[in-house]
Amino acid sequence: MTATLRMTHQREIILQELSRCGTHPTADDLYEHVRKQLPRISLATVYRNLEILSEAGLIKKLEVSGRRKRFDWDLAEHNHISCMKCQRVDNIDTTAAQVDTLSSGRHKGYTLTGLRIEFIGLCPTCRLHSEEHKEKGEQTMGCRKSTTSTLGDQQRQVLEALAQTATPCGSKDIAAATGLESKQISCQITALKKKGYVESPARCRYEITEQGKQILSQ
Amino acid sequence: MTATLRMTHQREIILQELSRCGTHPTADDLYEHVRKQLPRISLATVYRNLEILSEAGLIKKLEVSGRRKRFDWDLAEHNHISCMKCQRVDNIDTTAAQVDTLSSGRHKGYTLTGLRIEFIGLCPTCRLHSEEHKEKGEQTMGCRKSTTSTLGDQQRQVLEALAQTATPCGSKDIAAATGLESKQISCQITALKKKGYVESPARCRYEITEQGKQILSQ
DNA sequence: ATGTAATTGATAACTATTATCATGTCAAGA
DNA sequence: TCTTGACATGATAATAGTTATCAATTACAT
Repeated sequence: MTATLRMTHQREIILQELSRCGTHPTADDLYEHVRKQLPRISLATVYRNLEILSEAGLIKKLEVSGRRKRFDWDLAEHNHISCMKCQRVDNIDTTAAQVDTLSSGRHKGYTLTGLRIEFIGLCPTCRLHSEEHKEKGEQTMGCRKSTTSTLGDQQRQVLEALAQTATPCGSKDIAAATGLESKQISCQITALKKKGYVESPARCRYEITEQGKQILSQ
Repeated sequence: MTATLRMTHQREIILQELSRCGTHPTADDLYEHVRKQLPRISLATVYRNLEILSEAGLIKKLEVSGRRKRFDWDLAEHNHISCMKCQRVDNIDTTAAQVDTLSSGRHKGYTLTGLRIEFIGLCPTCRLHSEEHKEKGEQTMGCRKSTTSTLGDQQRQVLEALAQTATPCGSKDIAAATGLESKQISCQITALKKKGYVESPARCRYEITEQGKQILSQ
């Protein structure tokens, strides 16, 4: 395991593409899009980074059925609905109450740590074009949603630590304050900067922005 | 596509092993067990038959997360709970009411055709041996359950047709009576014989047993 | 500005599954 | 009971999706 996560150009573009498309792309989907900006990027780099970034809590790895893994920029807890035909995956809102009804209590001696709900159906597009497009209908990654993404747990922790201190601080200070592994700090900070919640008045010094304070108070 | 499904020795043993183990084995799990009775069987045969048998409705293919497909002898509608650590899969009971709450209404314009609920947790064994077995804990297919399996749709149809006629009849008659593709009849009959719901008084002649009448009236 | 651990691109390796094909076998009808 | 041809099998190659390897490059704390 590494001690520090770096925000490389490749990583930045991958995050950017994932945030731009409102969908739940596979590694390969993203590769095709990232390639337009970084023609020399390797598919392995995309796979590697999606794995690393999801472990670091910057993005989410989806556990939906099907052979290919999918990734999600939206860190908020939510379930999914997928199309039988084109495999496209969309978000659904299941209220906490509904989920609680199902997950309350222990089952078969298991200690419950999660619940995965996946609706299966035919998406509007596939229903219409029901005859024509045979199996070819793999989703095109359009920009359907201007994602207002939620903070990940670690991002929130970092932001809270920055809110506490008056003076701009370095990543070591943040590591100490949050108790987080220093490995992920700098990467989280870069992500927070991109979102506009953090700024850097001097090299390696960071402070929270007004926008950052606002999102914390929500 | 084939016109008739045959009940080969390999298919019989695969079904037998799947019915004996109360678990939800992968193709490879089953291969290892079937091999004890048929040392010359090919892994491809196991994969092929699991696919064919699930298409014919004799068994069920599970769509749980994780990379490997799993199969189920129990044809009744039910959901699953899987262990984060050893990937083992068990059944859970979710009442129709609970599921209805979740699945009622349309979502995002999708036409709903299914709902998949998967609980994630740590199974009792993994919780206990939490430190020792590292990743090696892939389930051993024990005989934990004496499965009283439910009839598949097609099996029920065949059985109902047999219940209607007084005299033992051949598979063509059954095909005509049920309107099912003749392809699956003989295979379904063999399965029903194994379950004790059908018997054959003469070659290629079949009739329903007392037990068979009983299960129909449930 | 610098040293070094983290990351990259290229590619081999890997896991799970499906396809191919020559050979063998099941089962409906005679 | 025998025949016959469609169906199934075993061995193995091929495929899809992902992960591992490694020499060369690069981001970043100091």
